[in-house]
Amino acid sequence: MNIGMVASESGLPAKTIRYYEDIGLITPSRLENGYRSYNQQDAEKLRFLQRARSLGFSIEDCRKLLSLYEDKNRASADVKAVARKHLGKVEQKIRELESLRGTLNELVKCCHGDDRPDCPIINDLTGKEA
Amino acid sequence: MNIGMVASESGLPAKTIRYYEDIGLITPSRLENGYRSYNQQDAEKLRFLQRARSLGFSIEDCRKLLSLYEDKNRASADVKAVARKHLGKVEQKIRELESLRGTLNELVKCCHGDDRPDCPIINDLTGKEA
DNA sequence: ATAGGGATTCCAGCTACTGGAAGGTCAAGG
DNA sequence: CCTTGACCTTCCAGTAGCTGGAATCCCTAT
Repeated sequence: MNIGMVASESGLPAKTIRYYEDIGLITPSRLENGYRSYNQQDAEKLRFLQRARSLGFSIEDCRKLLSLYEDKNRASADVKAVARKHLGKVEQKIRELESLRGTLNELVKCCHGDDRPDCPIINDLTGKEA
Repeated sequence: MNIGMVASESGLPAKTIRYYEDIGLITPSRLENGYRSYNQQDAEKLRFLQRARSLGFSIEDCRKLLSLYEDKNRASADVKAVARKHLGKVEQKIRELESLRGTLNELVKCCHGDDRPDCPIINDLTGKEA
């Protein structure tokens, strides 16, 4: 299977697949003409990666998950730990963004948004309270 | 005022301040010895930048906001537009992360997390439903 | 022979910094 | 006068995870 094929099957751009090879996530064999050749396992790994990435796992998490995926003696606890840690980060990020949203909402609400220069948003950024 | 001074006043690392100069956000004057010299206006701008960045505005947004800040004939509508657009992005991001959180929560809940290899998280990533 | 669609490599760029190296400047102390 | 230490300078490289583009090669069909 050529890279174009496995790209459309996995939903990952060919560029990204080559990049994943660069950083050692997958190592397809090569044909005599130098083309990458992907077997069924490679294709599975790529789908795995695209799914994991779409869940927001970092590349390093993906590396870890991939090695657990391949380890038939893995402990599910190890997988869970990676997922839980990631979940924690996502929750943290949500909290940060919610706080931002609150502040921004306030600011947007306060600004009359007309053609006059007076603006509570600018005032806030300048450090002038209210 | 030297860079170290204005750094501690603004809460921005000196490195970041130099970077802001590189990309044309602020242009302090120079002393004879080559040191950057910040006046009161520069210091205000830097505080402005640190506040805007802490609200998650992009550098390009900051550039725009800074020019509005300096434009005493600005229309507050323009400021509001920048803020509202940013708010929209924040809200979008929150929605994405909340969706992620939902999925991850499910997965983490389903995994018993013991020393056995069977793992619904791995199964999900592999594309095997349930 | 040629045209196209795919494949290859390599280099650069994106965001917003951050770290580090090599060196210049300044004030204080011995 | 010299040294020490804190501060400043520039420049280069690296972070995450790709993405775009250029130059070139390969394969198939006409």
